[in-house]
Amino acid sequence: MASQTEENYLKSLFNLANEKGEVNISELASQMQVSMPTVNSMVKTLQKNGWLIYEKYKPVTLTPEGKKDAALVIRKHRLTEMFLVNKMGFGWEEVHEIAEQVEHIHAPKFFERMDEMMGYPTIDPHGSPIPDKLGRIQEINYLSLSDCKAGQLVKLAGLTNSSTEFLEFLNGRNLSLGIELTIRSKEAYDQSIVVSYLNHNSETLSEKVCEKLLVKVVE
Amino acid sequence: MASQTEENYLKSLFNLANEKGEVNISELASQMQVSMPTVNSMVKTLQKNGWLIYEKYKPVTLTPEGKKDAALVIRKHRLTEMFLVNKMGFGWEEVHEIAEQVEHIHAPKFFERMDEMMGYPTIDPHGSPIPDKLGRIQEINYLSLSDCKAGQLVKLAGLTNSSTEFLEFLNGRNLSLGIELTIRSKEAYDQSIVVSYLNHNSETLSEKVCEKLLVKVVE
DNA sequence: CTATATTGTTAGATTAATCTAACAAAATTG
DNA sequence: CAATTTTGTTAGATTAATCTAACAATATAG
Repeated sequence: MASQTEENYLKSLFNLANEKGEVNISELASQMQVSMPTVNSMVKTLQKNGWLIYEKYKPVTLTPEGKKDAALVIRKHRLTEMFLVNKMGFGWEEVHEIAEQVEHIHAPKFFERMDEMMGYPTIDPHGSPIPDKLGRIQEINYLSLSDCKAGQLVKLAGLTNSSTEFLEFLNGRNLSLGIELTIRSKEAYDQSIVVSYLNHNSETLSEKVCEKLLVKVVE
Repeated sequence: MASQTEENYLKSLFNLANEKGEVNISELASQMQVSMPTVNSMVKTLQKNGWLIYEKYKPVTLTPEGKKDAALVIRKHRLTEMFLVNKMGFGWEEVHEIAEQVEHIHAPKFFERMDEMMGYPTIDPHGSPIPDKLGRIQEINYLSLSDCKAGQLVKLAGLTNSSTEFLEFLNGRNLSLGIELTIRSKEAYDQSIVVSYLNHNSETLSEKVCEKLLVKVVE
């Protein structure tokens, strides 16, 4: 069974993997906020336990077992976030830190009961998919708001970043998942977009913000 | 802030303390399932951090700070157990292992929200008092069933042992907190007691069991 | 009150997870 | 393509939590 530390490395590896499934030692070190030698030695441990493939001076790759175990940690994290929001009344900006701790609990019944109480949700409060019990993760292909054009009607469906600061920024503008946005215009100069929704008639969103908003085109 | 290991030592110290508040190294070692040298070195660490008083070859004593922090860990444990039973539908025999992990989560809001959702309970599912936010613990003086006499009507209010096996034994006889027991007779030879309650007309409980059942005299 | 048993301590080793310093390989860039 | 920068590795140290072996103090029991 993975230690908390190992679970955290698995999660990062899963999230950092590129199309080929590869992760560089330096990326992993910066994500985990540890030095490269630390990653180097941990990577050897993870390999010994069958979670990844490592060759000197090459990027590492999770094994199928590694991917599965990583997805199961992510499952516990996202189920927890959803439980905190839906059953305990927390705001979506408050749940990450708590879930970061709860995800390491080893008690299948605990997470199964959460799942059951919520009616088996498939996405978390930030629109990210919740892996199933076998660690399979449903691929969702949302569009970034920054790739949309004036005139489109879109529905806010997910985020590429869920930092507290960004979530508080969204809260401040009454932006939450499910909201429909009408794209009024797009500024060619700085790629900012003017949208209207609810009682907000013309809210300007910077490119930096638009990139992080995932949407589904409604019409 | 206490590590998980330190939190576990504090809990054990709190629970093992005698009337004078003293705990022997050997008791602590057996409770924690570690060797005496391990306890010896941990005790020095705990002292350095202000949680206890230690002098060579003497039993150790928690400081007020140590008692408070221990009680706050116990608070998280018991709130969790109550939440699992009352809000998540777990049986009282299933919650200890889960709470043993959840108690180490550092997220005051999480436990405050549980507390609030349950309406600020003062006892856990096994009848043990839940320390308050300041670590103050309400003293309850129940009687052991083994000290009761034939003819008494008592209400089951707590347990001195909450092992899964004992709880399953009680479940098997429909014994749960709040139930009123009429003491039919007490066998002088082996101290076993015959009780009646619900649709159980004459259930015999051994001394070993009676000792672990805490009751309040009804009449 | 001495002998024995129990309890507690010290010394030194081990493992997991981390670090810095020094070095080596690979990638980039003029 | 050689020089430089970036990335990765090795060696060796550190800290927390644990262990065993050896020894010392205290308690117990004839």
